[in-house]
Amino acid sequence: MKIGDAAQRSGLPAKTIRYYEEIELVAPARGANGYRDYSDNDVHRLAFLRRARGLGFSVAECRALLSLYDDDSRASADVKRMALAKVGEIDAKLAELTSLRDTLARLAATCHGDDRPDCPIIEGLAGATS
Amino acid sequence: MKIGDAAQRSGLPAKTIRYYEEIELVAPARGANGYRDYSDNDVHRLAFLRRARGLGFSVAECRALLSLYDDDSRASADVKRMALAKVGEIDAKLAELTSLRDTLARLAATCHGDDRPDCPIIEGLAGATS
DNA sequence: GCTTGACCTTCCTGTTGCTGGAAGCCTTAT
DNA sequence: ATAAGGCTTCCAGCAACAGGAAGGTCAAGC
Repeated sequence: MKIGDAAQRSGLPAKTIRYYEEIELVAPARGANGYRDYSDNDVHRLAFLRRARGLGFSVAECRALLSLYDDDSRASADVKRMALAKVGEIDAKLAELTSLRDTLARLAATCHGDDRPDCPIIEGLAGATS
Repeated sequence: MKIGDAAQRSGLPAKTIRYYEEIELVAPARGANGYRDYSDNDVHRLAFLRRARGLGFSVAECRALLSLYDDDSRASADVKRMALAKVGEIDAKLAELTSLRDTLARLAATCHGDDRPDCPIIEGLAGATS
């Protein structure tokens, strides 16, 4: 099937699919006219990539996951380790974002928000220790 | 003062400071030898940038904040609006990350994580609707 | 059989926010 | 005098694509 159909079925934009080929995550066949020709298995890989990327795995991590995916003798422990590490990363990011949100919200709350020029947010950004 | 000192005082790497000059966020003086010469005010701006960037403001937003910062007649309402919009963005990101984290954790929890090749995580990524 | 329009191809550029390195001055300390 | 370190510029590249130009191809309709 052609790239447009593969895009529709996998949920990825065609541009992204071509990019994934360029960085060698998928290797579709080529028709006589030069058009890319995707098998069901290719589409499967693409959908896999879309989900994994959507879950926050980097392209490098997706590459590793794909090699596990391709490897019938992989140990599920390997995959679990990667998933749990990712959960840890996400937790760290969540904590960071939360504290950041609170700092900003606190600054905004102390701002009277009118026409006067003095503003605690600006002052907080300019010199606050936090 | 020279860039090294400015870096130390502002908490930004020298490379980043030069980059900020390139994109015209700061405009230090130059000494006779061609060295950049930072005033206290420059360092202040740099520290402001470091904090704002650390709070998740984009460089474009920082530029806007700096122009407010420079403008003595600004309304604090403008700043408050930006800050609150940013809080909203962060909340959205938090929600997204949280759901992502839960999906991954759920996948990991159902994985026995031993030497056997079958792995619910891989299967979940390969075909799950979620 | 010819046109139209939708697709496909490649290639190049731009995005965001830096970071690293190379080559070469300048300064400071010994 | 010399060595180490800091400063300068410029060039390259990272992630992960997105946008667009220029051109080839294909199926349908008239």
